[in-house]
Amino acid sequence: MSQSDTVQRILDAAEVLFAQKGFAETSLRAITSRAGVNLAAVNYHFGSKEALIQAVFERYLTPFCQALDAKLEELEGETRSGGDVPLEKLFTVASRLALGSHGDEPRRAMIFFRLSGQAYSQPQDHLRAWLREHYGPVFRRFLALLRRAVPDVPPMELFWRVHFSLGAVIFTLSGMESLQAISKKDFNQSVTAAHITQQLLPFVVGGIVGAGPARERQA
Amino acid sequence: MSQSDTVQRILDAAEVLFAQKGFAETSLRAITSRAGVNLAAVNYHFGSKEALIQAVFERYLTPFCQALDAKLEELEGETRSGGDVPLEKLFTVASRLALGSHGDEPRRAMIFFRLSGQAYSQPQDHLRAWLREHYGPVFRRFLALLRRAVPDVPPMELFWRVHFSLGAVIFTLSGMESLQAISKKDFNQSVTAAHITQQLLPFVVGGIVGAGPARERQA
DNA sequence: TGGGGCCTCAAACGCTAGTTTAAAACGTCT
DNA sequence: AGACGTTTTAAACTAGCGTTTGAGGCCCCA
Repeated sequence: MSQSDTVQRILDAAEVLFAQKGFAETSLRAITSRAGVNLAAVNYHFGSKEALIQAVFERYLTPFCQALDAKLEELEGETRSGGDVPLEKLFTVASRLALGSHGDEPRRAMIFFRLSGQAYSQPQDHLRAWLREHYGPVFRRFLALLRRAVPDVPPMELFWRVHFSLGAVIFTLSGMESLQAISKKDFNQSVTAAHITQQLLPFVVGGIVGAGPARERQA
Repeated sequence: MSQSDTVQRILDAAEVLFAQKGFAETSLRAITSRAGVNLAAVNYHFGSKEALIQAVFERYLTPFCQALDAKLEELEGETRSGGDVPLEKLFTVASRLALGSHGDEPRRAMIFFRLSGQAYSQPQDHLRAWLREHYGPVFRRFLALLRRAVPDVPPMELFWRVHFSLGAVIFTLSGMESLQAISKKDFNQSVTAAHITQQLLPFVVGGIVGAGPARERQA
C-alpha cells in the first residue's frame, strides 16, 4: 500500500464520517477502522485530528474553487464585450460546478455541504478563518459579478442576502436526509440533489432581488 | 440556595456554553463551574447531559411556541372575517415574537438560534425528532396560513422554500459574531438583531414568492 | 430534639479520546 | 546483500469525559 493510498483512504473515511456524525463525535479510531489503516496513521500523515479536518476541506475545496475561478474569469470576459451576466446564470454556473466538478456523483457534494454546515455552526473558529483566508478571493470575485447583475440592490443589502442564500443552501443540504423523509411522506416524491438545486434557484434569485416596492407581486 | 435556583443557574450556563462551543465540546464541568454549582448537580436534577440539552430547548421553546400559537389563532380569526393574512405580516409576527417574547433582550434569541443551528447540523437525531414532535403542530399551523397567503406557489415548492428560509435565518444568526466583524469592516456599520431581521424580511418574502415567470424583475 | 426528605459536596469509577512510542516491515538504493 | 529512510504496527500513555457514590448539611414538622 503506497503512502498516497493510505492518505486517500483516511480522507475518504473521514469525509463521510465527519459529515455523518460531526467532528467531535467522530473518533480517529472510527476513521482508521473504516479506512482499514492503523490508528497511528492519522497522526503520522496529518499530524493531528485538527489538521486532518483541514485536509478534508482542502481536498474538496481547492479543485472546486479553481474551477469556479476559471469560470468566473470566463464570464468576466464575456461582460467586457457585452452586458452584465444575468443573476440566474451566475447561480446556475456555481451550482453546476459544486455538483459536478469532482467527476463523481453529486452525492459527494451533498456530503460536503453537510461538512460546511458543521464547520459554520460549530465554533471551529480557526477553521472558519482558514476557509475565509484561502477561499475568500473567489468569493469576492463572485460577489463583484453579482453586484453588477443587480445594481438596484444596495451593496450592504446584497452582502446580507448572499449570506442568507448561503445559509439556505448549506442548511437545507445539511439536513437532506430528514427533509427527504418528510418530503417523501407528505408529497410522495423522492428528492435528488438536482431536484433541490432546481427548487433553490428561484428562491435564491427571488430573495436576492428582494421584495422591494419596485417589484410586482403575484396574487 | 433553593432548588429552582440551582436548576436555573445550570440552564443559564448551559444555554450560553452550548451555543458558544456546541454540545459535545461543552463539558458538564465547564457548565457547573460557570454556574457555580457542584458537578453532580446536573445528573441529580436532570438525569443526564442529554436530558439537560432537552431542558435547555424546552425552557426556551415552550413559551415561544405558546405565544406564537396564540398569535396565529388570533390571525386565523381575522381571516374568517376578511381576506388572507399577508405574507409580510406572518413573518413580522413570527420574528417579533422570536426576538421579544422572553422579556429579555434579543441577545437571548440569538443564542437560541445558534443552538438550533447546532441541533440541526449535528446529527442529534432524537433531539430533532423530539423538537418535531413537541413543536410540529405550531409549525404546521404557520404553514397553513402561509399557504393561503401565497396560493400561486405549489405546496411542494412552498414546503422547500420555507425550509430555505429557515436555513437563511438560522445560519445567519448562528454565525452572527463573525458576520458582524465582516460587516463592520466592509460597511463600517455595526449590526443589531433588529437590523438583521429587517434585512431578512425582504429576502424571505422575495424567496417565498419566488422568481417565477409571472414576476416582474428589476433592472 | 430528633428523624426524614431534599439537596450539596468531594471523591472516585469506568471509559474513551487523541497522541506518543519503539519495534517491525517495507522498498530502494549502492 | 546490506544499509537506510519511510511507513506500518501494537501497545501504552495521559487527559478528560459523563456518571455514580456515600457521607454530610439543611430545613421542616412532629
